[in-house]
Amino acid sequence: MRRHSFDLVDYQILQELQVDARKPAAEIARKLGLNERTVRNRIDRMVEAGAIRLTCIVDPNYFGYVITADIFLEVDLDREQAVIEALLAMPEVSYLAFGQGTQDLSIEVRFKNNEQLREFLRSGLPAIPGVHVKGYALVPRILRNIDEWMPPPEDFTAE
Amino acid sequence: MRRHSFDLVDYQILQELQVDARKPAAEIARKLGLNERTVRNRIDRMVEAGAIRLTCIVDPNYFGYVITADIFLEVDLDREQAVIEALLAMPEVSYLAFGQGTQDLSIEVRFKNNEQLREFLRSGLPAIPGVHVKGYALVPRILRNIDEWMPPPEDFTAE
DNA sequence: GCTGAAAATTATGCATT
DNA sequence: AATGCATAATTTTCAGC
Repeated sequence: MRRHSFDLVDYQILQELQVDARKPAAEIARKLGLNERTVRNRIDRMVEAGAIRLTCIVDPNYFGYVITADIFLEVDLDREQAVIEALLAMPEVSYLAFGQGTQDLSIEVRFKNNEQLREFLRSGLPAIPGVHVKGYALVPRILRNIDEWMPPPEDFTAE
Repeated sequence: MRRHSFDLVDYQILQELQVDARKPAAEIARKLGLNERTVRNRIDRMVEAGAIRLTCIVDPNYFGYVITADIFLEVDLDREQAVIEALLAMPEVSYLAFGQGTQDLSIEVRFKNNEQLREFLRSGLPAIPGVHVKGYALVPRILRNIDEWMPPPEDFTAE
């Protein structure tokens, strides 16, 4: 998958972009002592390589989605694709991953109150053919998510 | 928490920013038939309100972190704060949340190979005083994460 | 892959509605 | 809140190294 290799200058640029994806390349260049064009070239290269994505993260809490839960599902194998599509179409689902077993799926869901979660567990999920709820757990608070993740600096060294 | 209320125009702007956080306001304005100034004002308002964050998502796979696992921990209560700080300082930890029990923490970790994961489970985690590994599960593939989440359009309606 | 300079585009500050 | 305008800053294009 990896084609380019990035160095510590790229790493510093990344850190700036993580704080503010719209920070002007000229400003980053000044701060890091680089040429403006160099900064823009490196940003473009990282984006085009697929190493990073400059995007907009919406805060669920701000919009009232204060309840988070992890739900563990078992899915009939012949319905797997349809189930995944159904789950991805649901705005409540903020995370979806395959689980360890061949029939397992894990999801994380967001709701405005416990009643909506209860309804989802009792009616929303069972309404999808082939889905079986194995269990769930409330998530009182999330302290880090993928949007705050970054590889260690050791991964940014020219070959 | 919610102070402002956003409308469907904001929602459309969000969708543009989710594709490319650096998309010029002028371009978004042209596409949506809005004034440039209006687009910038609305972006600024959403960011300042804390409803959205414009950031840089790093792809773990690109950097060789092809192994993902969920690990369930139990933490001695008097060590909780120190444990959280230790975990947040680890670049392997891409997700950290409180679990349902008063002593439970869930983490998601990324590694370049199974050996590193094994080493982390055997040595890395036990080296943190007060941490007990309750179990773990490999995550074969993640299909959606918080960076792709967005509230439904119903949440964008003027009061 | 880095940098320079002019042209085009975009962002900012201020004022008006 | 939205917008027009003048000014400032940034990005882009095209080029050479």
